[in-house]
Amino acid sequence: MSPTKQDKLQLKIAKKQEKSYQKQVQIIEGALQVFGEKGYEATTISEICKKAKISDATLYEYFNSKEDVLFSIAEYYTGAEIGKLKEINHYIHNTRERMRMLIQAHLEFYENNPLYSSVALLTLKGNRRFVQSDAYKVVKESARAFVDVYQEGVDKGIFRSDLDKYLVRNMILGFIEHLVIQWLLVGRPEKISPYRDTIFEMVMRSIEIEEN
Amino acid sequence: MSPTKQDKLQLKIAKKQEKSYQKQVQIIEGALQVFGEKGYEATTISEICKKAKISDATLYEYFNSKEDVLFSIAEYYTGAEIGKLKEINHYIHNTRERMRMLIQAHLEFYENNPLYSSVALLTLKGNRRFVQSDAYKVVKESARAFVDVYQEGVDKGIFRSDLDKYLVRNMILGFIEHLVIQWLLVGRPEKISPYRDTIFEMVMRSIEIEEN
Amino acid sequence: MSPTKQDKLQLKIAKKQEKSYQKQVQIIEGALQVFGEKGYEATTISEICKKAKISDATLYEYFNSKEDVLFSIAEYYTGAEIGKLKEINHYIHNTRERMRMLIQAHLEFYENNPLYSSVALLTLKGNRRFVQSDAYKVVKESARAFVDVYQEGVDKGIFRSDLDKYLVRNMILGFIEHLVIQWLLVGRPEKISPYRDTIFEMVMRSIEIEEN
Amino acid sequence: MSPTKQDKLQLKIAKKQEKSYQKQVQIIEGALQVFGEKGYEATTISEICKKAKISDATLYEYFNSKEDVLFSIAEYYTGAEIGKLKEINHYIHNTRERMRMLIQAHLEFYENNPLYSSVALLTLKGNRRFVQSDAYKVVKESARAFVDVYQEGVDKGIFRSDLDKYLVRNMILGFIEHLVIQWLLVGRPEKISPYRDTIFEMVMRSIEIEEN
DNA sequence: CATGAATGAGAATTCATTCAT
DNA sequence: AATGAATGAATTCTCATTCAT
Repeated sequence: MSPTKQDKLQLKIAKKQEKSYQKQVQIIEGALQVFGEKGYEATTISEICKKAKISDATLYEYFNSKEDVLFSIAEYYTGAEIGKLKEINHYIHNTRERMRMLIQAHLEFYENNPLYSSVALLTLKGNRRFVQSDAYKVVKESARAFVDVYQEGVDKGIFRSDLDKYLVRNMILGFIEHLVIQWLLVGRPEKISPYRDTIFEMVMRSIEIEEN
Repeated sequence: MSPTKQDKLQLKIAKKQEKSYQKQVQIIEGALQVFGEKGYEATTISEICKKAKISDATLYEYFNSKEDVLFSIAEYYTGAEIGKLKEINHYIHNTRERMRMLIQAHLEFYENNPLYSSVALLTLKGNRRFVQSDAYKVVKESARAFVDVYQEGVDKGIFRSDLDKYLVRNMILGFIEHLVIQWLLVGRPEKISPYRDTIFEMVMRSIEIEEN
Repeated sequence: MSPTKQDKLQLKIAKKQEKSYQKQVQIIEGALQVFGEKGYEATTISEICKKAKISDATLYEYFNSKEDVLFSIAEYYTGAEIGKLKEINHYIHNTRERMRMLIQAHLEFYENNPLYSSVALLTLKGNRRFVQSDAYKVVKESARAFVDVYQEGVDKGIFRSDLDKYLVRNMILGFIEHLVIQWLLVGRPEKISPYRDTIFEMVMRSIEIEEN
Repeated sequence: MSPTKQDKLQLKIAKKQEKSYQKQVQIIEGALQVFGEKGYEATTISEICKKAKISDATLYEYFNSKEDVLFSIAEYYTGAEIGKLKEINHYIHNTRERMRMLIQAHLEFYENNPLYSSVALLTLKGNRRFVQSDAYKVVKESARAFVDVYQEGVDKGIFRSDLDKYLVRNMILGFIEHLVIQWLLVGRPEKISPYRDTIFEMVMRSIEIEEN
């Protein structure tokens, strides 16, 4: 009995975890660069491997497919970002300030990592298979932050309780991401982080309880 | 020496304009269906042509490339939608109502045309070359509607004048489109048009002048 | 019983002769220009027809195929040249001078008709089907001139009788055509007609009876 | 922005030089056979690969394009022939004999390698891009042999010094090649090598200093 | 006579992926 | 652990040619 496809895949997944983490990162960083610059379809495995200074075949020791590499980029970077956010979050106790921080952090992260922004928002955001991947879970977790802060505000009685919390998250992420996409594709505005206060303020108006 | 490529392109552009509009539409509709269902990359010219009931070669009598077909979809549908919006707009005199209508129209258009939504938001929105195409101009024009209404509100003194009008447009479109993308990919919420009033209200809070 | 392919071809050949000679020439001249500039394979029927100011379909009223057009170019131009040569020949009685004239005429014809030279020597000379075509007969007839002059010289006792007359023709044509090809492709020498006397003289040395 | 095409080409050139010479030869020989029999345009990559017993894709690991294969045939065979000629040349000290040898060697090479003759004289001789290729340099070098012998004869005072040495080369090559082409296309004469002495003698008459 | 419209047939090339070493 | 070598599989696009009008 020869090993089935299923078997092979499982073998690979197991392998993947054993293999040197260092080289995985090397590949992810190479891939980020090329995907970010040329887009997913226009990128070849060879180019990624050239950047990562490994052979084409070696890439397949660490990833199962080109798409696996793509998805792993999101997993890797978002994972790292989540860690950072959690830490900062730990020191902020005011809900409004937490929201402000989240918006600021997102804007700055995108602005400081244009290649990643390009991959995440131009390629992954429209990928049907991504939402079914494991990597997506990490991204979803990251988006949870907004849901949580909103809920916190509601609980504290400073945010309106009549809004769907997922809708609120959609508004904020949609706002930010649309801005980033425009920045990436059209090149305008030149910088996006300066909009952090305006965006925060617009968001707050939408969700805060009006005081009279 | 040989101006071939230049020549050929010009020939094609000329051809495209002469050729029967009816068949162009037929192709666009076939393409919309397949692109919308399987995505751009996963779609072959042959599939489009099968849907459109023409031969592969015929497609190239009407379009210059697969991507030309893709972009033309946006041009065609957005163009049609703009016309409709303008007409409706004509009968609405209240600025707030105009904004409400725009949001509602967008949501309903996306909801009623999931295939188009898929092409526009999953494929085109992340396409670098699209923003440089002629088709993009039409899309940009359509987005202008939000800019215009906002400006109108500012002029009338009912909307805050301290916001960048393009940022306002970004918020609204980002909000809506993010919602649509989620709806397309995750399947939740099941319907998006019911959110029209909530969205409208959230948007208004952000941009209206507060009354005390 | 539907008409067989054979039938159709015969119909076309018949048609071809009826059809306006003027338009045939128009097409041949258009084709010469494009074939001559870009080469046979790189030329499309459309380009020829654009030059000839007719539609693609019309070309097929006058010629059976792209290759038919190509071969017809040779037939047309060589035919015309033969006529001219015969006329001039009529007034030259000295064999040596007749040979000189033939060499000169060939060189000048090629030099003055670079497009035709290109078609004849770069495209047709290497075409296996051409030698089996009717058009080739005309070209062969034109080459006969050299055979005839040589024979004349032999008969008059001024040329060596120990040479194969076809070999002599090969030498002269090979010499001239090789020079023309080099001129076409490499651009050197800049002009070829000035070589007429040297070539003539070299040829004569090879074939004339030595006087001692 | 994206140096793709440039990059890819450089990658390929590098690749080509590294890759096993043995397989390159295998492909060249397969290609020679098919090109020689059916002509360049009528030959498909698949046919070449079938002969060479490799997959279509593999061919592109060794050559950049169909045309690259074509040109490489000339480079390979002419290169080999040059080596042989140089060796023989080494043992011949008499200039006349050297010329005789060159003519004989050319005739025999063409006669013994009809497939190569076909490719070289029917396809390559009329190819505009070939003269700009690197492969052409090798062919040019091979033609130099005639220039050199002639020059040697001039220096020794046995050949006329009033002729352009390139014209002499043109005559000899034109003569031989025209003969070969006729042999290939028309099938006459049946053999060409027997003409070696006649050709040699005709050539010598043209270029030798007459003794009185 | 002329042609607009349609297409069959094809063919070169690309690239992710595999596997023996 | 790493990779050189090989390829299967796929797909866009081109173009000569036809034919109904």
